Amino acid sequence: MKQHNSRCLPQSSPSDRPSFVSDHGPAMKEIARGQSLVTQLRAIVLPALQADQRCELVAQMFQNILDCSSRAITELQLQHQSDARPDDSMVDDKKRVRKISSDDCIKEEGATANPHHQHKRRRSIDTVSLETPVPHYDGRQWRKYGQKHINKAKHPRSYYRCTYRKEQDCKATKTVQQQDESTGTDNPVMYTVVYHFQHTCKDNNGVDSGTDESETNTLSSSDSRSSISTTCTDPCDHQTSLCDNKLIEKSADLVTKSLYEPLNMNPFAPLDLDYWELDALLRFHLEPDN
DNA sequence: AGTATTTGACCGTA
DNA sequence: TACGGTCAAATACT
Repeated sequence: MKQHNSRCLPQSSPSDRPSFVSDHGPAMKEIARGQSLVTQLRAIVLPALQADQRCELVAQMFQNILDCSSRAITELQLQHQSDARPDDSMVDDKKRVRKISSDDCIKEEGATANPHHQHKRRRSIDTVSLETPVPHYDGRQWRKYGQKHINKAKHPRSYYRCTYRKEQDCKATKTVQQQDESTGTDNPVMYTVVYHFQHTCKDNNGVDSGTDESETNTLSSSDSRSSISTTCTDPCDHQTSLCDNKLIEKSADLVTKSLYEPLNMNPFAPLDLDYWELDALLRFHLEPDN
């Protein structure tokens, strides 16, 4: 693996943020923020619960919460549609909406039988978007299959698919893109993560992960694959920002200890949260405005 | 040697 | 024709 190659750093731009995040009023912003917080909380809670029988239930509840908020956002989005005003940050997004709303996208799921004919735009109803400082930890095993520079975006978009795509025909994919405005030294690095399709695979623990209403994010095993995308492939940028803040450094140390200690009791429960991700979490919550 | 990642090329859509 | 999404050979890592 080339985890420290800068070319695979997850990056993004505001132009590719899901439209609900940016411009559809305080209600949607609050819901989006709630999604982000739940995602971060999940990244902390699930590793600690891995050996616990309730882990599956907790993961499912997390996913249900995220699904609920996504649906709420979708409803609000429809209500605000008529009031939406185009601006620079929405150009790409609108383009995507136009593309994915076309009828041909419906053919995508069936098109997977022929790998050479699946370059179709995705259906918006199958996507869930959220903002998070920890884009790589969601309790799932992902394999990166592409990275592309997106028009008018500072950072490239990374494309991931479920590790078990071939074995179990799981169609779940996600894209990760760093937001442009998060590159400042005072702000935590934020990423837009867009999930496409539900997992239909069973993970290494044999837990069925795919249902219509929930996604069971049971943690991955400790083999080498678990770091496919649950770890940042280039932590350099994040660590740079960490070094100039001793307070955060100490806090990160405390949190790191608190997270690792229970795991040390269970050698089969690896923590897939990298140091930079803990840093990102800490920075996100220590910021006065967050 | 096996596996994951990178990256240019290709494809479908608008 | 521009763009986003995917493929697959080359490369890197363990």
